[in-house]
Amino acid sequence: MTITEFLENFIRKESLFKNKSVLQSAYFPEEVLHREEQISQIAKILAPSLRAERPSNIFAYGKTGTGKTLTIQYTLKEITKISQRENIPLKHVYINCKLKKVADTEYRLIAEISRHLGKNIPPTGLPTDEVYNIFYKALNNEKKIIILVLDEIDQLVKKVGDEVIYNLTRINTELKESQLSIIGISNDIMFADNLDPRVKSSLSEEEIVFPSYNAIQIQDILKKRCAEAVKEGVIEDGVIAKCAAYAAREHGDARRALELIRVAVEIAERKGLSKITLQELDESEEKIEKDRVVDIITTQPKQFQLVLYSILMIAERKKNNDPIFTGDIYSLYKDLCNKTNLRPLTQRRVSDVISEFDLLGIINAKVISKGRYGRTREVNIVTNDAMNTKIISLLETSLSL
DNA sequence: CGAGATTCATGTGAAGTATACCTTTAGGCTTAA
DNA sequence: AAGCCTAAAGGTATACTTCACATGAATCTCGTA
Repeated sequence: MTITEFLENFIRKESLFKNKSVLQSAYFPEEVLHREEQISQIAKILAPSLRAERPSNIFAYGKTGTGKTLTIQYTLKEITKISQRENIPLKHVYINCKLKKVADTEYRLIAEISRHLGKNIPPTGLPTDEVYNIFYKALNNEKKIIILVLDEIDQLVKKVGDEVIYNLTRINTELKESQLSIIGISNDIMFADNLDPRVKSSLSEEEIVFPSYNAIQIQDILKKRCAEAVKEGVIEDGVIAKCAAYAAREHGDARRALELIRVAVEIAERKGLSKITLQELDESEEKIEKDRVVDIITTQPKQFQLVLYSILMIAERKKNNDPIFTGDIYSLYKDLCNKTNLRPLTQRRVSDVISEFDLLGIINAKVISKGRYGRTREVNIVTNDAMNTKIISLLETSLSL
């Protein structure tokens, strides 16, 4: 079959999707299932904002894929509808703190919020105080109640400490025209315990817990979305149930379950099938994990890639699941640097690089003491053998080894 | 045999450096009166 | 003389390095039973 034939076939063949975007993570549904409780709690807490009173700060937590972000955005959207209709001075700003180079330091976070308020702030060069000043002014100019949503706030605090949050919660005392209220979203349930008590008490004036979905709830969500997104009969009986059961058993992660289905359908489409089966579901799972890792890896700087490559090579060499230690990684990394004419980073820095990979979830690294034989990080790779081979060759091309 | 002391390999914090980028300011040049 | 542009000066955040000290359990040491 020639390429032309293939492409012609492809358009002629009907897509299995009715509307693929419904299954994509950016999709914003009309209705949020199984979060009635949380929605009403949030609405109650935020309602005073419609009377131009500052609502309490909210701290929302729950595992990934439990609908935190969605629920909060949904509620805010409803409130905004009303505030616009009634001409109530209310505004909300949503920031994801995890995004590298966007909101992962104090400076960048404040700068990013200010940008949402219409200020132009350079990526570097200004004193942080100055950025705070611009931020105060921007807030005051709004003359509004401002609800600031900080998603993945735990990531931010892990990196730069809780002082930023403290400053933000205290800012109201200096504001005359506007009032700021904060909604913090965290995946890490233990997160709040490590906060400065002052920060903790002011951030979590109200707490909202998002429990994991159970299998039945995930199934509901899947059915609803699939009905909109995919054509009738594409999804074989039992596939949704299986997928839901699987997701519920793992983490109760609805986002993942949705993605699993979407990718499974894409795979089926590519194979020229008319419906998906458990087989595609399995393949889908593998593909998602691979895409995630590939995405992370390719966006890392060369030095980081080389560190990861070293880790994988050592893992490969050992074959069994022996743990890998920092020293081995560093010496291999240094050799490779010499071969590639890259200036090696210091061990101190590589140590941080390794823990960044840990944070990204590509590897598992924990600090252990080997008694007499010193202390080190014990690194384990999370991905399976087949994928490692792929990653290795990907890295080899990228690093031209 | 068991309580302390020792030891190793690296973690980790603090301070310093290079780089990239920002604002301000002082000349220098152009322009219009 | 006023206006505009440019380049230097002075300042900052960030990624990384350098330096120095902290860690913590396996192992060693040595007094005691």
